Amino acid sequence: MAKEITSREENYSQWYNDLVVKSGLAEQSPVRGCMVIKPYGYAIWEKMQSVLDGMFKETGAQNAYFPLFIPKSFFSREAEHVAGFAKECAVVTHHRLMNDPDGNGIVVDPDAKLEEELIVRPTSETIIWSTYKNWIKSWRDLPIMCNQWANVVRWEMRTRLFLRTSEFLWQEGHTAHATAEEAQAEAERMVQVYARFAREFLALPVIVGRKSPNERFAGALDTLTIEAMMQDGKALQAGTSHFLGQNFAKSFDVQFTDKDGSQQYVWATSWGVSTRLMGALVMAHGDDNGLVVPPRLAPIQVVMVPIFKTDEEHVAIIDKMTALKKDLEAKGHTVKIDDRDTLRPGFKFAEWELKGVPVRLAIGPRDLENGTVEVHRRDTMEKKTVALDGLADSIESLLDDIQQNIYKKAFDFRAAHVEKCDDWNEFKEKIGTGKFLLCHWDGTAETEQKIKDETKATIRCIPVDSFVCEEEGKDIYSGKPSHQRVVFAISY
RNA sequence: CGGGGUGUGGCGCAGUUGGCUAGCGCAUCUGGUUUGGGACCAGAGGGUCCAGUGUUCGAGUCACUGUACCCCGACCA
Repeated sequence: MAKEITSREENYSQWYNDLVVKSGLAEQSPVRGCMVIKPYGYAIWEKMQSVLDGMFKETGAQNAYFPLFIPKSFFSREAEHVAGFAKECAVVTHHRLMNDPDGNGIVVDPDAKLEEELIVRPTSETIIWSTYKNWIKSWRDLPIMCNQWANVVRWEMRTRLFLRTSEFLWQEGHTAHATAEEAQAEAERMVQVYARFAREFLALPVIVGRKSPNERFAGALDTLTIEAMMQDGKALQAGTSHFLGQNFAKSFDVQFTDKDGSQQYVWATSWGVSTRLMGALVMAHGDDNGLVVPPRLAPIQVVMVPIFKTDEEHVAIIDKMTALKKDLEAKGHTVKIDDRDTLRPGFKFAEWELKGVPVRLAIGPRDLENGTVEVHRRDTMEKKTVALDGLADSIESLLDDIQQNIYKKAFDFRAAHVEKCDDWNEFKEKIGTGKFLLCHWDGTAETEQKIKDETKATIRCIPVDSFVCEEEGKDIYSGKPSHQRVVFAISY
């Protein structure tokens, strides 16, 4: 009973925290607000990285790396951008330590003060645009599309594992284009890449939409988002893609000579997803037995547990398992034989369930005799005994089925928790009960702010590809005319 | 930064109106029996009770100060 976790019903945040820690994804670091991502968690993140990387390359983006430190003067060039991040920056002011003259260990050497402070990047727009300036002279240099995998630091007041930590890992793409249309199209294309990743790999149904001006990225003209529903009915912003217009180009003076010889400012986008996706994975699919990892992201897709009494049985079972493992690996599956001899089978079952491995195979003396295998699927917890012959062929479709089923489960859950709402009192009652509410909005920041103040709910997005509802109506709060419904929810 | 709470072996906790050698569960280690759903028995190791000061014959327990962490707000991927 060592690893039992709090149930979802009992306390959702406690359940989440337990699950992240006890499944071996990550743990809190002694450093304030920081997190240690453990090997199992990092393996899933690496899988996400490799899939996303492939998708980015298809769009023509290339990986690059820009510095961690940003001179304060770069940072302050774009006014809105500074305002958005200034309150949560870590700043490097000195470059040397020394022995304390009073003998109390080590102190910062006051003589080593930097002439200009360096900001630890909270995002890289500023350093990248000051670099792009030198890369872009002519229309022939465009577009430029770079992505970087990096860590960023945002000094948040309150933190939660994966969802909001002081330091987190992410990817950020930054592109420069000759025309507004091209940049806008790039921003839209990338949000669709994220949506496809979420749906097909994370098995996470997401709403693609546009942020209201209040919720936009600091310095963007348009922010596109994918919004997912967690099992407590709260919304999680899982990825964003921004059309930055010419704001950064103008702030950093990035101009090119166009075909007609005129000087033009470039048009920009940026887009990113972070290790928050790990949190989404946990909160969207996990249950009281542990994680449920979609097969397409699982570092281990099939785990095998031998059950035996005698050495002869052990040898025979491991033989069979090794042969089966080879077959499965030939088909591209990742397989682990859990041959630890100090643990009993029941313990191993529970442990692999906690880690969310999609399929578990068990072979014992009984199976040895009958030529069978016990097959257990994590998503439904169903157990079946099947013939060993031909099993390798059926695992692929089983994994597919599990992937589909996890998506469907999340999809049905969301469907059951989204509704239209046209009455303000009803809104106030329902919004706190874990629902997405589709409501009319008059398009003003004032109304949005008032709704937020009264209910904590925000406009998650104005949907563009699911839950789109363009119709005439009246604003839920102000009663003013509206042309479409937007998604309101309490968010993480 | 405002409001609330908690600091006791690695983890989770108990410890009465101040009292005798600081305890329990889990984990760890040793030996044995086990192994088809989180094993059992026997034994062992592991603590400056967050820090400082004070009250007292006596402080894990009371007071003050500091500090760390957690929860609720404002901020956010």
